[in-house]
Amino acid sequence: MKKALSNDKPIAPVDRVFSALGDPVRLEIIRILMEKKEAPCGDCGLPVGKSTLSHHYKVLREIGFIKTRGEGTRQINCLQIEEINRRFPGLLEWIGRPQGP
Amino acid sequence: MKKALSNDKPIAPVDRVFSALGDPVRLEIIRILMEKKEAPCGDCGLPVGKSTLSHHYKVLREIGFIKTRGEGTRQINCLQIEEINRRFPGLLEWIGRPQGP
DNA sequence: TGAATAGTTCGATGATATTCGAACAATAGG
DNA sequence: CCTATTGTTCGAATATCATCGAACTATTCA
Repeated sequence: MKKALSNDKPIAPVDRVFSALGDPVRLEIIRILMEKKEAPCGDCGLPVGKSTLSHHYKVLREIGFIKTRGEGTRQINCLQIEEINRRFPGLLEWIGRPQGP
Repeated sequence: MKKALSNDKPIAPVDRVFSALGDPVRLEIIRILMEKKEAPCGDCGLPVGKSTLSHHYKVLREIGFIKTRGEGTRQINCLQIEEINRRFPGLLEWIGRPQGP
């Protein structure tokens, strides 16, 4: 692959971040990455096609929330916890399930 | 007026909150309310029709971010700073302009 | 070389949201 | 009572976004 992949993006401005987080699938991906630390795209068991999934990962990459490194035929995704916590302290904890009653 | 207005809603779960905040007009409304403390719907000078504006205020009301009280022919909107800060401490500061370079 | 695996990209489709104008409701003031 | 003001509601048009399948790229392994 090695196709630029728009990796290494910095955390985007709030407006774009909220816009990106306003999708249940992307929030699920984030939750999964919070648990697994790292995971290839296909490892989330969400009921969506792989092209859809790829799209969501791209969006998360573009706001700087995840970085991706190729490993064999897989793309290992990694939540940028440090950067997110620096810019938006607390945010990940709000997202993390479960959200109390 | 006095038409129920779905006021007094508690702060919604994160998923719905992010979804609601993923719109530039609504973020602007929030910023304006952060400055003015209180304001009638028409007082935001945004380049959108009043029916559109009414819709956005409704969305913000439904996630419990603003409360509205009728005063004469006007609806005075008030950001629920306390509740928001309790549930999402820091959030309002991220939204408040300007976001540093 | 060839087949299998993992993602990406593209184009099209469908669903959801934003937007607007018009009609309506409620209050204030003459 | 009549009119102006302010916002809500409704319906329709539009734009945006998520989703899918198919074609493609890249890598691994036989």
